[in-house]
Amino acid sequence: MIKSVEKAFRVLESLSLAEGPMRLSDIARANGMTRSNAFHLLQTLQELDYVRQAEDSSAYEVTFRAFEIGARILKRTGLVSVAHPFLVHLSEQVPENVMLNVRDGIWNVVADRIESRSVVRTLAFLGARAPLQAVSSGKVLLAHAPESIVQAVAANLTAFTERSITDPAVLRAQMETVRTQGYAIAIGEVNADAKGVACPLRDRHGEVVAAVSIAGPMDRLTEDTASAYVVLLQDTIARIEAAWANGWRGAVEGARG
Amino acid sequence: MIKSVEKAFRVLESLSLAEGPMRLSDIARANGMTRSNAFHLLQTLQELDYVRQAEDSSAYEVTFRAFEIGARILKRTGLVSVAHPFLVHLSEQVPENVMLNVRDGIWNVVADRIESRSVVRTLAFLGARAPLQAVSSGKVLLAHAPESIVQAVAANLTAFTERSITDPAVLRAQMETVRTQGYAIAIGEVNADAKGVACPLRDRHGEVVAAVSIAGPMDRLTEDTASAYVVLLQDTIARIEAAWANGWRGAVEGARG
DNA sequence: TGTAGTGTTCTAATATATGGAACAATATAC
DNA sequence: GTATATTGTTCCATATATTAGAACACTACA
Repeated sequence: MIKSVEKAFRVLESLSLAEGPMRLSDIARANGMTRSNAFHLLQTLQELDYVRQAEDSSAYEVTFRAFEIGARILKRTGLVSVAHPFLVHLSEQVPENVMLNVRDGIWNVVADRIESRSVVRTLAFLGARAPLQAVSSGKVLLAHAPESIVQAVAANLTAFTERSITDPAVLRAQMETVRTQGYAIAIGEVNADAKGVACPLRDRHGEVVAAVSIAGPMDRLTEDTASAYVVLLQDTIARIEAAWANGWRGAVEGARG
Repeated sequence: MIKSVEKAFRVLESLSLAEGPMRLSDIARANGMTRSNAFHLLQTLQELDYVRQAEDSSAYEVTFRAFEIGARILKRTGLVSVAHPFLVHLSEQVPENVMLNVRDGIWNVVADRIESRSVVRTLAFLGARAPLQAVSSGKVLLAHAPESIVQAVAANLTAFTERSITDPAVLRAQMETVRTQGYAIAIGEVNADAKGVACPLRDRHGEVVAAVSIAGPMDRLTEDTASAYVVLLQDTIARIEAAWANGWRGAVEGARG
């Protein structure tokens, strides 16, 4: 572990988590380093263009460069661009938010998200992380993840609400159900009044690479609507898979107007 | 400039730019470092969870953690969440892509993007960077940027196409026009067949903090449609500004279902 | 006007990152 | 199938780059 690299990322994380620009001393204190040390790190990050000093004050803030790196990852697979228009179409048929999720280690990450016009309330922002076992899309992704991941998750079952899965046996059983029935549901397992349905999305080799989910507040997502959503999800996913398999890139990227 | 930090970010950038996972030796070669050096850097990045070894091979790839950092930046302002539903509404009225852009130093960055259902072709991906002077939204942002930024841009006018602005005087004149007429147009200045219109979005203090743009291929965006779009843009922006000023957060973020 | 805290520069000491050699494990060539 | 080249990884000694600390000018505030 290269110490200075670790520190640099700690500084970057502090800044990205802060409400606004941070002052040098605060950064130093927050990370238990001397001011001069923090200064050197910040100067480096600034030269690399990951951090800038806010135009008026001398406080530091992150630039969008970090965002750019991340955005490239999503762009690379092409999946997001292919899927996006289909998800938009789906979101027009349901009064809830639609999300494209991928797995990152033992986490569920929101790779794309379409807000329904009628929905004021968003339950997840782009890039949001959630434990795999506690959200519908995460369950789908976990059900098709390598055994090593399942073990890691099973060893770390924390209760966020009283409905959270805490028993590894229950987890395994649910995973089996998800695999056979082809969809997953999560009911208030990370946030008490949120509920979601999700289905797997496969690449041309049949590997599950993402999960599409519909999520909303508890009271609106009844049993009936949920099963109707599964049909919609599967239909949408079938189309995305077809488009993707055909090598169709939904977008010609790079140019601007 | 802390050397190891610089190297770590170089490695991260290489990985994020690569098509797929990269092997240790290639990373080392690409960045002119020894294998053992690259190994240590990668191990550090791996411990920090920014990089992982692809599940099958031993090749390295970036995780979504970098994306997460970036996504937090956007989330912080709240602007994106507030604006999003309005932009979706706008995109339903025009057969082109709608984008929310912010300025990052001398660059235009796409902070949010809504693809019109009817548009297969996307001209810009989330997080895309373009020179301020060459895209419509960039012109808007530059027209309201501090003098130091204008100078930096003016000193670096490169010709991407034959329509690109290369004369600082022309740039200054256009900036003045943009300020008085309240919108900007770019016609094939970075990509020959792309065109766009953009208007400024202000915060409650009247500061221009973003630009909303409509962009598409040259042939579809005529003079007439462009001026119609300006009206739509201004209408949409007025609503966003109102919603934002009222402290309305379009989304309650964090929870999942 | 005084006191406490801040951003930044400098220098010296040493903790630390680095290259190179060594090795087993793969990949590639023949 | 063997031989050869290349690869990922470990270890170590050394030089180098990182760090803490003192010093200073500046700001904020009482």
